[in-house]
Amino acid sequence: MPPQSATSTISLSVIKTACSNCNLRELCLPFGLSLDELERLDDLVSTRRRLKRGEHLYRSGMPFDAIYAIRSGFFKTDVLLEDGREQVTGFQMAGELLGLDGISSEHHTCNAVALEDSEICAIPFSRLESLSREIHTLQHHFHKVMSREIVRDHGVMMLLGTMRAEERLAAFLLNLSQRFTARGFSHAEFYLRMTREEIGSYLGLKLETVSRAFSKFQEEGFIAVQQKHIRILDVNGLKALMNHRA
Amino acid sequence: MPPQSATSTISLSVIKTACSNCNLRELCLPFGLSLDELERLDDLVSTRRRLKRGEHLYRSGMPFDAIYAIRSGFFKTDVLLEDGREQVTGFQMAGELLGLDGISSEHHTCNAVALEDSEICAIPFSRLESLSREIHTLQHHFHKVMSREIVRDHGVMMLLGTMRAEERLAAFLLNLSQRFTARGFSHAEFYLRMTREEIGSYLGLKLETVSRAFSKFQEEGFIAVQQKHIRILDVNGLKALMNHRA
DNA sequence: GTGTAAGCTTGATCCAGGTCAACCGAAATG
DNA sequence: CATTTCGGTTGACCTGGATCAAGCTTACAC
Repeated sequence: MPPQSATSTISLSVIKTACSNCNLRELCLPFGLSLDELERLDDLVSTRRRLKRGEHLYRSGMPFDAIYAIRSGFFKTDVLLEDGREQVTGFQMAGELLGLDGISSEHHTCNAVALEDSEICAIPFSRLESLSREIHTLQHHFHKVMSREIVRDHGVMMLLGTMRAEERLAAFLLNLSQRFTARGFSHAEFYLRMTREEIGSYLGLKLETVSRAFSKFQEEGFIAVQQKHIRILDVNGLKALMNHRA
Repeated sequence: MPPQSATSTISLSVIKTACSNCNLRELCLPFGLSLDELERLDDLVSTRRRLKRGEHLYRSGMPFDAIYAIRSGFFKTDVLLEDGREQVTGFQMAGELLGLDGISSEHHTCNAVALEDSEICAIPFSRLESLSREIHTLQHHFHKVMSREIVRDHGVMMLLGTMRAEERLAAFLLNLSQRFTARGFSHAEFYLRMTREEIGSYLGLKLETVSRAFSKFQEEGFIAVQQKHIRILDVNGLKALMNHRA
């Protein structure tokens, strides 16, 4: 449901350090830049960093000074209530950005955790702001990225506010599939990086409900599930689930 | 729960047309600007517009070219699913911005409807972008506003994903109260501009459940309700509702 | 390898909130 | 002023998903 990016294929060949050579650049920030502008962009990224599965990229409350572009890997962001309740606010994959929520208060307002070994680029926010004062295209693209995040969140609100359990899971699978496709991976077959509990938290359901819905979808022939391995057999079946009433 | 602004009091005296004289300016966009910068800001606003209760400011799908600052009045934004289901994504009051979601696709992605007679300023987005390339403070403030919207949405996701009916309504009332306070109105007494059904849609509940929760709060002495008129009698009572488990 | 823990599935039961329905009050309309 | 309509309240009942519980599978530690 909430689209996060929609660009074509990526060959995962050579990886150099420069932004101007980053094959994820279409997905992260700039495109349509001149050669000169592309070169100046390389100043933008200060650090690359690898994270092991389970490691935090940042934690709620930490001072904010950079946003992060995911080069490879998979993340979740979550918010914790004082009483221990957790809400997963999103799952992010290669080519997507993390940390936009921190701009408002200059502190991060959620936790970002790697769900598999990952690699990120840190983009110091003040540098991004000054560069985007000079490069119109960059500025505009950044605003679009922030706005897209707002639209995505509205999609999640719709999902949590009006959909029933199976619709939510169908929407979730279709969204993942669509994002994998945009990155040149199979749209029909993928490994989930998150647990049933994390999916449940994101969708406002308990893990048992998620598990039951997976089984139901399998019985109906929409998907084949084996633990974290998912194969989508009938996209239209899943889509149909979402459309006619509840 | 999701804070939308936190600034001090406002005297609702003289209203002139210029942005530089707008007494809502702290809440909308710029502050900390030089006199010179303030004057240039007046170029930003192209149109003022009055809307009657029930009128749409914009509709989903319409081309986006401006964001809107609310001078007075009260709005809701909502998204409609093909099958007729509605999700209210937010309520906005004087001093808040509307339309940020439209930047991403250059089309509005939700409807904005006045819930009472209202007045807005249209801020052409391209002009905002070019001015914020020149005025650092404006740029930074705008980014904070967008980011705050994302944080607010995460708060709503938390609410929809993890809270039970009464917690949701308590959070909603406390949030409204806090925002009225920030605008110099009474924090303890106000009129709701929206129906029970709209509150329910926002909170992921049915109108009957909202109504019952209001009655329950009244029985317990936390509030006094009479239709749309609300008096908060025990803020701590409401806060307590939210904290200990569900 | 073997043991253990973490994650997943499935069944049985329960309850918060949805659904359906009746009624009431306020405010808009003629 | 009478009438209709819209929004709100309250009750009775029902159900989707939560909760509790048991067993299974996979992956990791030793």
